[in-house]
Amino acid sequence: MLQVNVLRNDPNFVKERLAVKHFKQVELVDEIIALDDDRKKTQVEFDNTQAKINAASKEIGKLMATGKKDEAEQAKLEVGAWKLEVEKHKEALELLEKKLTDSLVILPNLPCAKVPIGKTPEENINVKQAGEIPTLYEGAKPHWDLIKQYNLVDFETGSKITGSGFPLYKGKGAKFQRALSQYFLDFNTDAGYTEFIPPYMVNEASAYGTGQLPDKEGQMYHATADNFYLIPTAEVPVTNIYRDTIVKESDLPIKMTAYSPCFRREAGSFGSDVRGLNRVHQFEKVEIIQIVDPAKSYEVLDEMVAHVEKLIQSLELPYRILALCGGDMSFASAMTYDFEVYSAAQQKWLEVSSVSNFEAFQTNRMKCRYKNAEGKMQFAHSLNGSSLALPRIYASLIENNQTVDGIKIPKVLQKYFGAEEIV
RNA sequence: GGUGAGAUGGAUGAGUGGCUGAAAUCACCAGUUUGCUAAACUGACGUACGGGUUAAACUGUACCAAGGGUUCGAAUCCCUUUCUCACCGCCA
Repeated sequence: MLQVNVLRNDPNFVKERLAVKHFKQVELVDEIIALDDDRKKTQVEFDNTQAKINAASKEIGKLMATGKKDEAEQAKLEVGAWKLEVEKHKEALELLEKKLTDSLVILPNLPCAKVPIGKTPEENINVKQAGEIPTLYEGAKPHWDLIKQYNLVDFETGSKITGSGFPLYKGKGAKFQRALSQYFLDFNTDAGYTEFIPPYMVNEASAYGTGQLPDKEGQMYHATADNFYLIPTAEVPVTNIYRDTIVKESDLPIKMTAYSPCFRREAGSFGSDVRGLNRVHQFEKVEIIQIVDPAKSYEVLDEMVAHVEKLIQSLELPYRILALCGGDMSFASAMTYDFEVYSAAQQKWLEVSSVSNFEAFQTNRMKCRYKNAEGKMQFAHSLNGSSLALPRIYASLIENNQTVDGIKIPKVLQKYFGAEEIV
């Protein structure tokens, strides 16, 4: 959530930035400032009345103590009138505060200055492309056929157990999946990230903290009996470790990584890009998260991008890095780089990682603050990225490494998988 | 699921209606001093939203798990909820 002061300081700048994100209700900015003015005014009225009551109550205590009962009774009557007044102010104040946060919560994060202008994915900027796109043998198959051929994933039985989009990995297919997540976690912890195994369901406050609520209500699975949400990414539980906390400056940067299954309803997604492992409701992902000094968050964003790039390179996959344009960025992000790998048989770029700087958008919601050198309290910045999402890596690895005799396993994965190929 | 005990500032922990935004101790920070490490002493030391100021100073209100209630006045009394701990039950 944006801070009201950010809007106050330069409303036109805020509107201009919101337009980059193609946010329609720009007039909200002025409404919010007006609401905040009202709120301040009402608070002064409330505070002043309450102060009178507090002072009078103290006086009454003294009168009682010295036995001046009549005077005390007289004072009580006076206070009674003020109490009615203060009650009115309080109600008005609460109403204004609610309106204010309700509006504030609707505003997406402001894209930073480097964000490309654009509305659709086609307008994302290709920052870098590297790696060899392999030339496959005649008759090479897309991963959904390979999966059948080598008996790696059973979609039909997954559907029987739960529904479509819930894959059942088996045998070598399951082990390959495990090898990937193990390798990713080790790669991250070697780079100084602390590993966590978080809860896979979160409460409302946590979903709100990272911005899934209220924006993406319908995209999460909701266990209504307990009002828990299945996590769409480990970002949610892990970032919320620092909800309502004040961290020490010396603790920054905080670097965390976690493997988790991710659950997404993907309501409204359909079409050819949902085949096989391209888009599923339950998938595995290893996430990296950092909480950092605001002055350094863009430096850290670059560092995280470089980290993910190194990981993808180690898998020997062709990849490209995109700077997302304003219209394609997520609600909470100020700057996002997407990583896509090329899946050679289906001849498609698949998004496998998204690395974002949220600046103070999440930390403001979560009230994650730290004291800077001057002793001033301020919001830390939060960032996260996938390192990496498994299914599409899985798909591209088996497609790109297929031979007529079997699927070759990249070097770095062999010790985790325990073999050099899938036959 | 049952029973019981609890929840106070960074930590420990006192506080059962007004003198408590909160004792004390520890930690942290600043300073003094002994040759370093360390110790001793002195001082400062919660958060949020306001008012005020060039900036401070200063100042109002709220906050003792959360929400409600009683009262002129609540950390303190009452109700509800959540969480923690212990024991029992059930169970991977």
